[in-house]
Amino acid sequence: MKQKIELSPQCKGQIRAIGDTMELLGGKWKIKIIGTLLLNGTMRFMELKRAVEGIAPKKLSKDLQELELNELITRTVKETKPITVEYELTPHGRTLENLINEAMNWGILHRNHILK
Amino acid sequence: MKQKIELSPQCKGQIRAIGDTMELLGGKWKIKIIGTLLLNGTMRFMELKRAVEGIAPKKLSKDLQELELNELITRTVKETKPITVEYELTPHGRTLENLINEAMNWGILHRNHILK
DNA sequence: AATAATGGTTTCCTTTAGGAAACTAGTTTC
DNA sequence: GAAACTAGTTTCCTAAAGGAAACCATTATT
Repeated sequence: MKQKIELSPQCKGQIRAIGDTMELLGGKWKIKIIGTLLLNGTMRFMELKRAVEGIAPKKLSKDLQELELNELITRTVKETKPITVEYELTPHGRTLENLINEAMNWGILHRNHILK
Repeated sequence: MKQKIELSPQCKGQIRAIGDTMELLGGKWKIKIIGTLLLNGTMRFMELKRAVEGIAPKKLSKDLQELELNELITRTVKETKPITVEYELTPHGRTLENLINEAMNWGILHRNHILK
């Protein structure tokens, strides 16, 4: 008879950690927004909208709110002539740098792979 | 007047690479499936179903098909007593190791962060 | 003969994600 | 006074993701 293969608790914890990460960064846009902020530093709403190609203002607004709730970015209203709003990664948000770089590198690697 | 901030083409390419990666690994389960295969090596369908907690057989089947189409895993039918099917990462699939490890590490880091 | 394990598929349903377009409101430039 | 830029919100809609439960065919065990 086949022995039951049960994953170790440690292993299950690791898989759960992957799930936690994907819950925060899943979806089409969030990780792109963070990547853009990593590459450009502080950005305003319209700058982000232009930089993250194809995103609708509603989606950008919603994702920014969720990222702020998760303490990955900050939102700062500047009392300038026309009011402006600045978005910036928090120190915690900046800890995503390695992950984002890996996602970039693998995307390029995969592109080369499918081009044979 | 504010100067127009236009991202460099190189920068846009990097953001697009992130999008490519997320297109393949997006969703709730794919990256967990790959992480499980990384930690355990070759696995059969029911083993995966037990290891990836909560996944429905339909979803597992569908995601495995998509991962196979993208050349990240192989599916091998073994002509054993009751027929068994083995899933395994391809060499290309194994190049996701760094990314998966980063996703694990960050998930743990984030858990510690929100627990203060 | 019944039960359980293999690897799935089928059906039905709900939820979520996401997109297009229009709109708001304040400020500033033409 | 009209147009444009700021940062969004609102409404309406479609498509995709995902879950629950039942089912199927084969083989092996009790």
